[in-house]
Amino acid sequence: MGSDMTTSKGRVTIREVAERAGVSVATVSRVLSGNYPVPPATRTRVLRAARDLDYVANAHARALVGGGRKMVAVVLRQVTSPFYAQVAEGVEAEAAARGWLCLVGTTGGDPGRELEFVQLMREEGARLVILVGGVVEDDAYRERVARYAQALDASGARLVLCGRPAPDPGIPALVVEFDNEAGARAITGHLLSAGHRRIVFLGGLPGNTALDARVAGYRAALAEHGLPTDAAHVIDCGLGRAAGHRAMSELLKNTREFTAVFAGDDMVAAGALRAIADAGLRVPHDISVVGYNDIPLAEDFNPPLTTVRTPAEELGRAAVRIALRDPDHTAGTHHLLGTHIVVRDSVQPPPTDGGPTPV
Amino acid sequence: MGSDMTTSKGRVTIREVAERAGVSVATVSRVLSGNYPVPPATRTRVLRAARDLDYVANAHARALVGGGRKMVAVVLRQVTSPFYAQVAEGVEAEAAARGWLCLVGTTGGDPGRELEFVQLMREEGARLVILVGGVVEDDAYRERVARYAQALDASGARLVLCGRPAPDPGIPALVVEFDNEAGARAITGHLLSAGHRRIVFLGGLPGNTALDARVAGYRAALAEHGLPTDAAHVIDCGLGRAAGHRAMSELLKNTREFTAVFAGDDMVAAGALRAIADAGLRVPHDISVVGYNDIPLAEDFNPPLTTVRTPAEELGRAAVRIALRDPDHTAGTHHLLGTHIVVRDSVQPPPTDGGPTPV
DNA sequence: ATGAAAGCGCTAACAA
DNA sequence: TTGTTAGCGCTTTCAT
Repeated sequence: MGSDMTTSKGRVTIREVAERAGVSVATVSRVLSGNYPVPPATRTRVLRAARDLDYVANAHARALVGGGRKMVAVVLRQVTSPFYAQVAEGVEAEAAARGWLCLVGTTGGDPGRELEFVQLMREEGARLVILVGGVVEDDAYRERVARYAQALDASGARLVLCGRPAPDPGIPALVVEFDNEAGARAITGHLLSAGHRRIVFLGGLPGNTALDARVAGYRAALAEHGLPTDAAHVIDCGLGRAAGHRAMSELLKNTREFTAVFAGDDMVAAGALRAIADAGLRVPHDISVVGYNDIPLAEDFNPPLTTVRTPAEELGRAAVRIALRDPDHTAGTHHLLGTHIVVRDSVQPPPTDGGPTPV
Repeated sequence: MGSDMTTSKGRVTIREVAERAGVSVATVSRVLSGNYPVPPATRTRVLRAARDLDYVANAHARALVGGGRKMVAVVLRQVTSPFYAQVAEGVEAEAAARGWLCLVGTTGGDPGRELEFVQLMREEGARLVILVGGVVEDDAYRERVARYAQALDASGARLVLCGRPAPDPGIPALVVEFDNEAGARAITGHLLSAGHRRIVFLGGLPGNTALDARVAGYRAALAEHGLPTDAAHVIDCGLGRAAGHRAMSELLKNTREFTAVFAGDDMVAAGALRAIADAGLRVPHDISVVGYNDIPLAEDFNPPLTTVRTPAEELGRAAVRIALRDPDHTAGTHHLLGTHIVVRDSVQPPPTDGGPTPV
């Protein structure tokens, strides 16, 4: 590395490159931007100087004057959730393919941090902000999101809501999500077709739009099969493996008035499976279990889990694709992505004796 | 929202806030920065104006003149790998706790994209760049990393290598990793203690430093137990569930001269378990299996997987903690994090008849 | 207590 | 073909 003493304090600037190449900063800028005719001779000199000095342009200065780098920000609860991670990967992939930079922020489910992060993204000049995951939709939420949307829109950025509803169709935000109700109805139907009549929904999260929709689908399927309304049995234990485990253990301790479990998502299913095994029962022999999302390892559960496949990566891709395609912020546009059942080994007809039996 | 017509083109600037508050931009800056005495009266006026206009400072302009936001960048293969995701979460958490912004970039394993991303982070002015995950350590790698380190260092930034070696102790980079060899030796010892003598290592990746270290630990344990060198049987199928599944199927088709499998990581183990089950054999009755990393769902495999716990989130936290603590770029500093075995149900003594038997 | 003005590193007119 | 110059939005002396 041909190192001068020019590099004494911090980063190399365009001026130093210019000096070394014996040209003006304008020329260097032109060469580096590549959108302006420059004779090969000087071009080479400049390039050499830049390489020798290991120069990289200051993105902030660039952003200040010109467009700046296109940047998309994804905000999610946590990256360690397989489902969210896949969505993030989808966004990242689609963004990278277009030469956009992708920033991932996590909130741990705290609306305060979400707000903070969106603010931050406004400061950084993100052109596209994607909020991922279901939320409880109360007045505070509606107001908050309306503010995001307005503010982002005012500075020419776009807001996409992934798997959460728009607070109001008039707001400048795109919505992309799965048809949770349809998916839930389908998999409940699958259980019903196998002969189950007493199915508990494990993992309700009242107020959470995604879960509420699944519960709605579950109830709808029950109704379609002519079951009375009180056949529905929803346990609002929330999401996560631990919650599923705890709730299932509790449930098995009290009553066994059910032959199948519809878990709110695959992590809940994992916890439930473990709890069932701990109780000395077998899946699907004694109890059938289904999940939601088809995370990559659902196939490796014991037994392999029958679940609803929600193409998470595609959700992420779709979010950026749609946002970038659609030229005017077609307010209130709502995109629903389809899902389908993946049948594996966690469902079979209920035990004939009418209830689960100890092994 | 008290909206003026000031907001016509793009973002609200500090000047508009100044006008609305009837003060100079300097005063606004002082109020917003909060590091300068300002009389409460004007302070309130400015704050009100800023809120009315929904003003957010331009981070790029700020970065240009002063410190700019502290930013740490994590580079990894993919976020959908549970292990990497946890490392990223650790980095994110530790960074957020200090008010730093965290950027996640993925490379898909392509050194070219890694280089590109590091370059990008230099442009954006990241103060800390963390490269995560093992790599093949060839001359190209060494040269590339040396360049990163030098360049980053020249602009006052820091480089941390997580789970990959420093190309040369003189380079200004920190290394934080697990003691792969010790972990592998321990779990191999666990298998040997159970009575296994013919153990295959599934998931070698020659050149990959992390895997090579595990293979070394495996060999060391074998040697310690007085087994001949040729007792080692390493299958270089690489990582990932698919690879593990394929390689294991192949292996079962040909020979069964082994009673236990040491999978290079838990995803490989997942694939192997599936392949073994597909072949009509049972774990651990016919074959014992162990993994590496203890990903969150390892407990839900069939059977629950005995594996080596590598506290991934702690690795991420440690990376930023150490990098931020240590004031001079203590070149070549090497930090080793400990691991331990998590015993579950995938290991038992080998079948007494001397080999696996069909069910 | 507050304003005016000088840049931060870069790009894009405008000159030469 | 290349150089000069005026900002981009902000912070920070230096005056007032």
